[in-house]
Amino acid sequence: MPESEKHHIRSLNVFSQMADSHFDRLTRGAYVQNFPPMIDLIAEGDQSDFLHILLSGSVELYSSWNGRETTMSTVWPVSTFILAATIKDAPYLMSARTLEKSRVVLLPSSDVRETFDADPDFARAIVTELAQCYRSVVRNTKDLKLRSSVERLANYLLRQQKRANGAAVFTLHTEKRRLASSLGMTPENMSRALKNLRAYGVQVDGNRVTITDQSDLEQFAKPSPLIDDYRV
Amino acid sequence: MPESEKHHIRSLNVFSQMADSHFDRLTRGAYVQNFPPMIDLIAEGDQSDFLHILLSGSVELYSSWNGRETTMSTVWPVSTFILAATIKDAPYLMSARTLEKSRVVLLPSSDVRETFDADPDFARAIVTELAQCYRSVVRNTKDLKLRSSVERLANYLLRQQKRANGAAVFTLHTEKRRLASSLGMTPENMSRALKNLRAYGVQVDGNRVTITDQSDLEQFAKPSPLIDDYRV
DNA sequence: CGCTATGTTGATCCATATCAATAAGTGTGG
DNA sequence: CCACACTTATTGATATGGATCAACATAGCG
Repeated sequence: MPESEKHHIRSLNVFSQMADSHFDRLTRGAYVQNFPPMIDLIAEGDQSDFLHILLSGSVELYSSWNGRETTMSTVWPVSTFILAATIKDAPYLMSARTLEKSRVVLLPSSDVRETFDADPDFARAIVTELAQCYRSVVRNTKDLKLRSSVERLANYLLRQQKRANGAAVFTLHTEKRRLASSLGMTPENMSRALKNLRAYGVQVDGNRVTITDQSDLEQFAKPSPLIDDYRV
Repeated sequence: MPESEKHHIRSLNVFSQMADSHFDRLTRGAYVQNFPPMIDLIAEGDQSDFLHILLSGSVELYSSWNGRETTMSTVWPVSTFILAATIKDAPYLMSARTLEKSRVVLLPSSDVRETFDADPDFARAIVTELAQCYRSVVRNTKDLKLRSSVERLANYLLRQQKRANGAAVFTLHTEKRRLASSLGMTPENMSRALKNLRAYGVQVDGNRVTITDQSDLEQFAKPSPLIDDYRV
């Protein structure tokens, strides 16, 4: 791995606090790779040989069963993915594929586990990251079980809007069919759900979303910090 | 906390490897308490002051939104719960209530975090436990998104059967209405789902389940290690 | 022993999926 | 640069899984 790259990675939350010697040891066996879009990086069931860190592009985590497939989440830079499998040295529970041209760091799982044991600061960073991931999945489960599909969509739009600094106009960064799958609905159903939201001041033109009546939409969506605050 | 109790806790996975001095420090501020059934131990949104460890009885983790409520999971002894909130020092995302008379250890969250930083063995145990929790929620999400309610129920029965060492006759340890909620369906719907499963060799009388045609049920349920193996 | 919560069954309704057709992009090769 | 193929998005028609409402049975529990 080139030095410039190392320097970049070093600044990530997970690595920023750890000792130099441990960082060097950890990145010795690591490498960085570029992937074209729609490349499978990981298949569920595989042994977790590497912890992945997405530097640029985007990656879809998905799962299959009995001929069906669902999007579990989308990973944006800079994030690790498949951390739990690495720690438990267990098979991946999700598959991963690039959505666009992506740059990914691969850290040998065994090195990650060794470094975890050796470096308390790294251990701390890892456990914080993992706790964050856990809470995300819990929030997602609440979203799925407590809300209808239109409610999920409405709250998704509000979350995206928040990421766009609250602007009334913002763009969707996810293909609609993928968004539908990640929200647990069919593309057709989502198309209709978007139409339903017109009544609450949502206008959609391609990727461009305009929220004309913020309070109306919020009153309908009833966003909750315990489901929708991706920070906490 | 009485010495006998300390000794018991010491033998748990999370504590068994750690140094004596750290264990003493960690349990100094801890206490053990008995609760009657249906007592709320935790309300979602509260600050996570304590890591909870269930010694006996059972605890339901549940969440609410907009007047609706859903069972997220049921905790059986011996398990920690609300670990991620403790680590992140963030509000609980789920509420917890006892289902039966239960004995619970309460460890001050700040002590847990301090001990995590001080004791690598403890850190290792905690991160393993958390990774396990994460993977459970991921499997549950796959179950919810990839399967119909009847399929979820069929696979639930097979999992319970496995826990009962594969016996053809076993008992449900959960109230049916709670089970329905945890599987993401209504009690009425579950009643009918159980009737549907008669066609695949499932007989239910109260809590007593009899599987008369194992292979038939498995052929229908199509259990997968990546969804149903609670060990991995 | 009666009260209250749980479980079952039936009738009906509704949300969402499925199937089908069309339109609109998007990328590819000539 | 355009024609063509292919995927995605939308819309309509219809089917169906699951929810809701209601009635009743039953089983714990005080």
